Amino acid sequence: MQTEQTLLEQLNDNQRQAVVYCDGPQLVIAGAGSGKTRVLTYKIAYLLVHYDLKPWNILALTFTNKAANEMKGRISGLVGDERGRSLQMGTFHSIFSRILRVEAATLGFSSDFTIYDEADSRSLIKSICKQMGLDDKTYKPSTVHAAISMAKNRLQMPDDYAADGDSLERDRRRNMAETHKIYRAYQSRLRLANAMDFDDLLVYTYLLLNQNEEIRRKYAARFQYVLVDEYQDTNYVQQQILWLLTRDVRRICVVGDDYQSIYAFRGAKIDNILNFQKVYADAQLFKLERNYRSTKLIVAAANSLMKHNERQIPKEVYSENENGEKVKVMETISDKREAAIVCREIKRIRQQEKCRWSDFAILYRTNAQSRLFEEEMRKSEVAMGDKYRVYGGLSFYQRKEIKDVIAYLRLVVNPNDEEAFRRIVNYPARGIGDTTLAKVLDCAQQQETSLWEVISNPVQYQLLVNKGTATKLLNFRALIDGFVAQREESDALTLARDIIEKSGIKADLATDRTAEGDSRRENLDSLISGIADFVQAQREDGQEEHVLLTDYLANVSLMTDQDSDDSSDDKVTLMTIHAAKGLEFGTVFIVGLEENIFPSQMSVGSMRELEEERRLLYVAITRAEKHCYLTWAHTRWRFGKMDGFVNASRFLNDIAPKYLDVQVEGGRGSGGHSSYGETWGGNSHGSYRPWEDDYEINKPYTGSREWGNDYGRRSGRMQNSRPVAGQFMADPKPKITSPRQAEQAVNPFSPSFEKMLRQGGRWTKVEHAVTNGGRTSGSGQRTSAPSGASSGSSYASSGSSGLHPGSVVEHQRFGRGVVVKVEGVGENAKATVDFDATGRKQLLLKFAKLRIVG
DNA sequence: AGGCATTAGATTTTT
DNA sequence: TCTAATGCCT
Repeated sequence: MQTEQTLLEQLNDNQRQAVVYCDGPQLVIAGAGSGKTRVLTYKIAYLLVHYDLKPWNILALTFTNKAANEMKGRISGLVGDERGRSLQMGTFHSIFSRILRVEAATLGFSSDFTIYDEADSRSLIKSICKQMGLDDKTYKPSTVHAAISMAKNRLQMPDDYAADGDSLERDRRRNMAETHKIYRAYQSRLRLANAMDFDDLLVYTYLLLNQNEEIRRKYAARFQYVLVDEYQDTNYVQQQILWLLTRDVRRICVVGDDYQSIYAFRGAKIDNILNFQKVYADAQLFKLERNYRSTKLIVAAANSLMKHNERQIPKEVYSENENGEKVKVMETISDKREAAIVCREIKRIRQQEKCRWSDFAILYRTNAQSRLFEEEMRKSEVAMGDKYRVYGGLSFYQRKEIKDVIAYLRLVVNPNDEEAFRRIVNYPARGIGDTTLAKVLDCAQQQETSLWEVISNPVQYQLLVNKGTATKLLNFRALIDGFVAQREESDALTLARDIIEKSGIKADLATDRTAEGDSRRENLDSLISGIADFVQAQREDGQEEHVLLTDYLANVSLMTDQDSDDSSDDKVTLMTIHAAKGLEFGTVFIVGLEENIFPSQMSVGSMRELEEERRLLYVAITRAEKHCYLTWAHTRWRFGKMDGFVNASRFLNDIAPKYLDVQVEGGRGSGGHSSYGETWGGNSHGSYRPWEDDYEINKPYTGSREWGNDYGRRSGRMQNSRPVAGQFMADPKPKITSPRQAEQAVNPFSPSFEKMLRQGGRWTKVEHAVTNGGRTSGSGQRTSAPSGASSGSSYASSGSSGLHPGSVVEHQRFGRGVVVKVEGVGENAKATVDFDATGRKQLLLKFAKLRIVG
């Protein structure tokens, strides 16, 4: 517990001004590392202490549960547990879902409504398309859902959408003219299922407040002060809801940084923060520009990058820390070397500065890029063994075995939940197949009711199935009904255990004797312990009434495993830049700074998206406290092919050179004169020249070329080392470990490799690789390893397969055919064959079992 | 209905 | 290269 005086003493002038101003709407632009969270938490504490506001009168909204929990903890530290706990603090979605459960009846839902996740939404859309006879290749569920989601983000309901010329036109152009009909059907199916998707949580909150003045006034009065974190990431609905809640007394404080707006692709509108002062006319602007995190040079480099963005609130972030070192740019010959060098640097710096593994982060644009770094680190020679942790990937809650159990829980709480029903009606197998399901589905559609209603009253709804099937459906219904009967009596843990037992899930999993089965059972155990933790936590919290399944589900559906945090263990962090927002590390490696990767190929077409990519790099650089590295590689394996003509990212040109220290592998670069300029400085197609108006469309040429050489990228499946625990979950168990196959070495010195580089016109010669203790760094086997391309000709040799153009072959399925072309060697060997029966096909010899006939 | 063979496809993803 | 999804076979 702290007094007002001591609270304010812990802030700098700007921070303090932002904290004490409480007379009206307020916009706080908080640069990276400027103490944004500090201002928010202290402001809330100040409201409680100075204005004596009741904690339940303060609404504080964040984007992640993690941020909310952290902030709650810190406020509790300032003003005591008691008050901290009663704060209305959480994510938009969780706070609003709580309101919606209370007010559900007004909207025509029951308070036990299910929250559909992304997968549920897509699956529902798929089912709708099927029913409407639409091809799901044209109407890809994910694309359709994105369109619907975007519509909801701008508060366009199905009717509005169908009346909106722009939307219809766009859909027509994309050959998806029926999208508005899918949207309509989707929305009604959700309602029939008593379900809302993520977007609905916001949309319905808006509708609730907008259409019921009394309810609006109730909540506006309750939330006397509203604070919003990461305001740059809010979308239109969120902004509108905030307006409804605050337009009367206008006590709202939004905090954010337009420089860090990186979620436009999810509907976030940077305009919300850019225009805040127009919406709230008397809003006061506060800027926190002092960065406490990074060295001067890092901050300067990041600032210089952002000079190239047009849409922004001007600001000058500065640092009073030491100068530090320049941002290092490392140019390597291959993606593999990039990984090796990053690992080498980590080891070197760690030694030198006696810091921890957890002081390092490797940040990349796409998850796929993590693989090489994982591989490199597990190499015995690098000896970083398990000193790293990969974030991202498939979350715990998306694993099949977990989704199955959750589906049972959902169906018991809300039997109308269509997606849950479909998922488990035949799991474990009980002989209710696709045909039966289709009948039930049709029946439900016809009579506009839920699947559950249909199987509960098959006669009334004229469900036409034979007797055996009817019995199976009846049994299923009885099973679920049995659980439903317990739902108010037993706590979540008891009921969940019972369900796993009686549904046959347990028995089903028990039959699987494979390693995968072990992992499934362990995951299931984790889920159960999670439920146990939840029930216990509720009891300790004095919430004895709220230990039921419905309470657990209300919690768990908005939880992701990002929320768990075992940052306590000492490991190097590997994650996407998006995932790194809000974090900081002593040393940051930003890897893969190449055209088509960063900026991503998809974003170079438009100025707005390109600016977002640039902000993404800004976010990445500003994660670093002391050392920041930008790396790129001349050659990279992508999608199983070697990309041989890689251009450096245009963003490297956007950072003022005086803040950069460029190093080119081969040792030519560090002395100030490197191939840097020649390689990508002036001439490269990828350079970004803002003074040329066509720079956005002038995409760099990236040659790609098929390599017959087998450079032996043949890694085994990686051990799954991702985190998994959620908040109410026991320790994650390690997942299946499959033995790593021996890695076949790459030979960067093979004649053909050199030839390739020469042909690329970028390098005149491959110099010696950077050495490390007298040895070629990277892999010791490397230089002596067998090369797939030891001869001068780099490809088109048919290798050992003995196939030649003209060979007559026989395929198990396609029958007899004549080989037209053979390319590649080993793993990549591919043949084009004209089959008598089915025509020309390309076959990967690795897979196709061809018998040579003649 | 389940298992394997084949192919198509492949950003980022707070909730 | 890896994954997910489809389709065909038993």
